Amino acid sequence: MPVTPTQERILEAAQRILSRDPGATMDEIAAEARVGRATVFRQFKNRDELLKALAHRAIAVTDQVAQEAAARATTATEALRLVVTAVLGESEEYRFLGRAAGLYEDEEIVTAYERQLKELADLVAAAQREGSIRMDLPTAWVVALIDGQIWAAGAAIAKGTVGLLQAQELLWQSMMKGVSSTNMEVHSHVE
Amino acid sequence: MPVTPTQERILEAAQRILSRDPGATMDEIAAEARVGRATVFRQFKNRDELLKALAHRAIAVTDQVAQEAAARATTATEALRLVVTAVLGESEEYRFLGRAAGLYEDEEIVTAYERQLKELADLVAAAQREGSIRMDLPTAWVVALIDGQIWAAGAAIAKGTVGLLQAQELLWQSMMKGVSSTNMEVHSHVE
DNA sequence: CCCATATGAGACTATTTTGTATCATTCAAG
DNA sequence: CTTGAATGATACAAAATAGTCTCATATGGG
Repeated sequence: MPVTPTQERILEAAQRILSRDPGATMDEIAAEARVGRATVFRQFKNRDELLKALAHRAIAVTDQVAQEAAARATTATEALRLVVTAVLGESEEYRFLGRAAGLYEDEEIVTAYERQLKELADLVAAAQREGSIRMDLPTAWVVALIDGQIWAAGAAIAKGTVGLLQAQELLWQSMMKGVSSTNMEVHSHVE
Repeated sequence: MPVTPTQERILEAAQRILSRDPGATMDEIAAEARVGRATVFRQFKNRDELLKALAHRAIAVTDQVAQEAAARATTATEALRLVVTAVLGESEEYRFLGRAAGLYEDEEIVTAYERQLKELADLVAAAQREGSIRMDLPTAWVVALIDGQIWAAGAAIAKGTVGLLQAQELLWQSMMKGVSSTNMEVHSHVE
């Protein structure tokens, strides 16, 4: 699916606006793209098509980023670290898609998203087998945790409390070793 | 602000529906509450008022839950743990408010929300001074991390991958000590 | 310069949703 | 039993938005 410059422009604008306000109108999207509203409808048949194009774009970008990162690693653990930090850079802008309605009717999008989740789960499981991640933690839990931390880091970056580079550093460290001081025992029981 | 049973019904229904679909219509909310649409408008002047009432409710519930949790703790660290696990139970249902537009015009809501964030930050900072959380981590980062992990845990619970009790257990463990195997990482000291 | 194509602007329609108003009904208190 | 208050249902007006269409304009290639 080749994407013309105009389409690219609209997609980028839509991503910017919708990540802030998932209910933004086509008019607002067109304005953000500095393009006539009619042009948006010329390039994308309707709102659903635009959202689907954004979803495909998010999947493709994530695939590429993850693939490039994984290619530079020799172990699953290292691959996981690279993928997580790489994805951090572009995850926040696509999160709104998770709650966009009509997308779950598109078979292709659904299967691609599930494949990505499975690839991440496989990577985590491999890291667990390598011994870097505790075997007694449910893989799904670790995946959820990664998701949450990427989201949190993205929000923190957006708010300006930390920079991107610092967040990438802190993210892996916090995820792997936690936030506790190393000389303290962690209790989980109530007194 | 006393809340009549009818208002309570509508608020609960709105919370259920809106947490799934932030763009749900007043009609859908009324149907979920098994109440006439006109009654919704009788109880809440308009959509914005309903959302603001939900926000006030979320703030009050969080305050109460956090206060009860904190009252049972003797140290800031323990208070933080109790608050985090307690809030986990009800955070997911109010998350949609974060992206609801017109709320940021209500001064009272904004200040209350900022106060809650500051209280959490104070708790984290106190835990850092107590020595349970690393001093070299930015407090704001730890706060963001907590937020992200609560979100992730809520999502995992909703998806059914873990139960609430297991999530509360895993959440604190993962946050404090991370997911890495203790015998693997280089400069990590075992308890 | 000429032409094909894409665009911007805006009119227009259809649909959805919000918010108001009306009226008959229910139901509980007196 | 009577009355008043709240409700459900529905009709209605007003606003917002999606999607279509037309036309004038611009622009880049031949």
